[in-house]
Amino acid sequence: MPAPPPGLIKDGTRPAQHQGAAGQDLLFLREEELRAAQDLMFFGYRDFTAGADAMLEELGLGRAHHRVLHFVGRHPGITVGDLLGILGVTKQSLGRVLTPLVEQGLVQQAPGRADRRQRLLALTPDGNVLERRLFERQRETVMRAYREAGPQAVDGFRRVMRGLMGAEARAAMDRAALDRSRRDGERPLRDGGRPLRDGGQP
Amino acid sequence: MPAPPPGLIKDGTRPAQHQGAAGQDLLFLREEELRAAQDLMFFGYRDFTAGADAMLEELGLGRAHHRVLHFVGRHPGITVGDLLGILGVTKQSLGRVLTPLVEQGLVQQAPGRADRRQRLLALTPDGNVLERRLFERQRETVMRAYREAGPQAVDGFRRVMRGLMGAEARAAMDRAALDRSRRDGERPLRDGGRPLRDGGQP
DNA sequence: CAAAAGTGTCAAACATACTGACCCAACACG
DNA sequence: CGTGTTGGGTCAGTATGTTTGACACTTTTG
Repeated sequence: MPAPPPGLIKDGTRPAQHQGAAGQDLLFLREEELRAAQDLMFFGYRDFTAGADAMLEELGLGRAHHRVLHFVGRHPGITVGDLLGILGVTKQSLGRVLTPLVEQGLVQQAPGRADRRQRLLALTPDGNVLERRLFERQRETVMRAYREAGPQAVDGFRRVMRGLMGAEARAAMDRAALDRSRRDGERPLRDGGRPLRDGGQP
Repeated sequence: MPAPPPGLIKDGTRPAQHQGAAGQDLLFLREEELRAAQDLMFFGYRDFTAGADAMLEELGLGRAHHRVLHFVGRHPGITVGDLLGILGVTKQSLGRVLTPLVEQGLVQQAPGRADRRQRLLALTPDGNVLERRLFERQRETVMRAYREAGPQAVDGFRRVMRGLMGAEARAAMDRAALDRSRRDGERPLRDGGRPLRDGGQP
């Protein structure tokens, strides 16, 4: 039963859905295109995460742990509150995931020096190793897709995904990119690769 | 751990072999770009589904129900087995979602005419209404993103998403699109030559 | 007729999320 | 200095979506 030989679809009893090709520049907004977008998002996301998920399963971790590892790795020294905001979950939900990661020595907490109530989060060396392994698994997938599609398509992909994001998430990503570039930029060993480009929409 | 892949860079020290806006050929494979893709997928998918999720919550349904409504609506007359293949879940998982939908009169089952073991699935009129409401909510999101990005970016988005999908999913989507075009194209859609089951709708 | 296939269902479990309530420590400010 | 607020943690309970395993039923097929 796991072997999917899906011959998909059979009968049809479909109500009319798209009117004749009328508008040409609006053509790409036809219902079918938008429904296809739903399909793309579903399958794309599913397969995008599939590789890392499989790897995590062997370690007794889940996707939620991966998200924490990913964002903590990307924002070293992040506070718990900010992480909650990024992930969009409750404190309790995060606790259930974060506590085991700390106990397993994958994430470390350090009191903030300005505000000692804060527990600044960072990956431990072990955590870094694991996060990198997970990243490299997904990198294969993304790199293949990027290569096959070409740089121009990648730019389009990015634009559309940014458009799908709410204004909040978009602003957060921009802020993060800025922080990253500032942080990394102060170090001498950088070339001009920072602009991550993507000219930003109005 | 995988060996250091060719052409890919470690954190920090990257070969300064890319120039500005012109030489994007390899530029876009930098680690930061790939990590940014992870962010995009996470935030994009989250916000893409957020609207419909909120709507579903009021009805006591979840995202899983929406997926069933979506794919059943897109493949009227699909068999349970094929739906399992598309969703990539087990029979039991599907049952927990599908049964309530049938009980609430949103999805109807009809024995296959060729193979009477099958239960061909289709939306009821009520189901169709709900699915459409959900669709229209997401359509807002997608349409805005598509419009802001422009048709060319949309094409790129599609290419990349297809690349992220596994070969199986890609083939399934193609097959479905083919079926759809055959069905809707060759027959200027009327209510099928063979009554899938239940004849008339209000 | 027997085997295989398509579907349904029961039980038990897990991971991920949620709400509400409460606690502690540290900061902020009048 | 004391009080209120904030950052964080925790306990308990609930819901959803998923899994495996086992079994039953109907129908098709060799």
